[in-house]
Amino acid sequence: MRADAARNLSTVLRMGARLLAEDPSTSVAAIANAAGVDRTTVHRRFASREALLTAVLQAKLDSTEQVLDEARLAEAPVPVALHRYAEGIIPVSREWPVDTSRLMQQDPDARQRRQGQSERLNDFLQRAVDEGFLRSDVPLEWVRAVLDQLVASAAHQFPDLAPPQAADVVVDTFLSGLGRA
Amino acid sequence: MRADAARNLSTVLRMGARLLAEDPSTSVAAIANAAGVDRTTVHRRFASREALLTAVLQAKLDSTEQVLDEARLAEAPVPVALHRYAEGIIPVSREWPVDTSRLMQQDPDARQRRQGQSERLNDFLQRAVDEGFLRSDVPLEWVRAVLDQLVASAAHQFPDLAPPQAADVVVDTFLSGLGRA
DNA sequence: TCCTTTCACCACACCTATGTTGCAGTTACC
DNA sequence: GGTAACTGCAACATAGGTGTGGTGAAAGGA
Repeated sequence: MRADAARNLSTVLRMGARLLAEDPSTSVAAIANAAGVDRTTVHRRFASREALLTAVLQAKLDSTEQVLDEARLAEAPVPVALHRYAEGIIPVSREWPVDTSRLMQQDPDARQRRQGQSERLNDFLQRAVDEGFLRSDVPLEWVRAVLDQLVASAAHQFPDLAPPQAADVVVDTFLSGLGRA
Repeated sequence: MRADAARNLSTVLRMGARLLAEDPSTSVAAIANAAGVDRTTVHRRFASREALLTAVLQAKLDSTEQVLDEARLAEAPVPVALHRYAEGIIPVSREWPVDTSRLMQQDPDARQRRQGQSERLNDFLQRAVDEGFLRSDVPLEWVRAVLDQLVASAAHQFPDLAPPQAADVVVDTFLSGLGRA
């Protein structure tokens, strides 16, 4: 692929993620315009609107996969892995703010891939419970939901907070809550 | 208004909230179909699609307002008010799952009303901090964001959990977190 | 420099959603 | 039972998004 084509492709995907997060019905024309290319250029790269959405989703899944690998969820000490995960996933959530769960209804391939990533995270949280770092009196689904929501809040409601500090807040709130001791 | 018309109107609004939550670009035709009425019937009641969305939003704001009143956020003891709020707002969030923040961009009237409700809740949380129930070393915006997210998680990820029990979980997690003491 | 790729611009056809109107049939309410 | 309100159905116009093709210009790479 030629260098300018690669640049345009990347810009289209990132702008697509941003605009689709604000409004999931954003037109291909609007995304193309935001990326500074013509609408037909996007249609040449992606046969259909669906294909574009799939590509955006893939890009997010790629970034997420990398974070999961680097956090070493299965081997590293629980506190270390938790913080590394939070610090890594927050920038991903900011760069690819598009909501995965909605788009994946049509794309069984992406859904399965996301399922795998989800299980890796759940396994980690189960280990955290087993090793005594997390409460065992609440269902794991709740633990998982809370972690996801805290990450999303820190990523989007505090866009200017640097990832390390944002991860501090997420982990602290996750473990200790907001009540006065 | 005739009784059957009122019934249809209510059904359209509730179905609209449900379908629009799953897919914000749901067509008026789909909403009408789900409500068991003809598309033109909806268009007779609401001059435009925008008007329908505004009406759905208003209905949610009405329900929310009632919860805020009944929780007596400004007068009741903090733990009582917090639990009453959570227990009341969870059914509202379930019945009107539509996302407010996105729809309100176009509707300055609804936005201002939501702003007022938001301030009532923020004032309550500030009082909770002042009276020593909440940590004072985190920004109030974070406290607010976490509470909102916990409510949303309990409402939608655990749809079968009864409001009182759901409120228990929300408040417990909000105050104490999920780490092992 | 030369060749290939990629692009912007234009033009077209297609489809879906939106919004309106008229009419006939049905339903609520007095 | 009678009246007014309400609805379903059909038909129509409009607008905007989607997808495709062609052409000349420009930018990248050898």
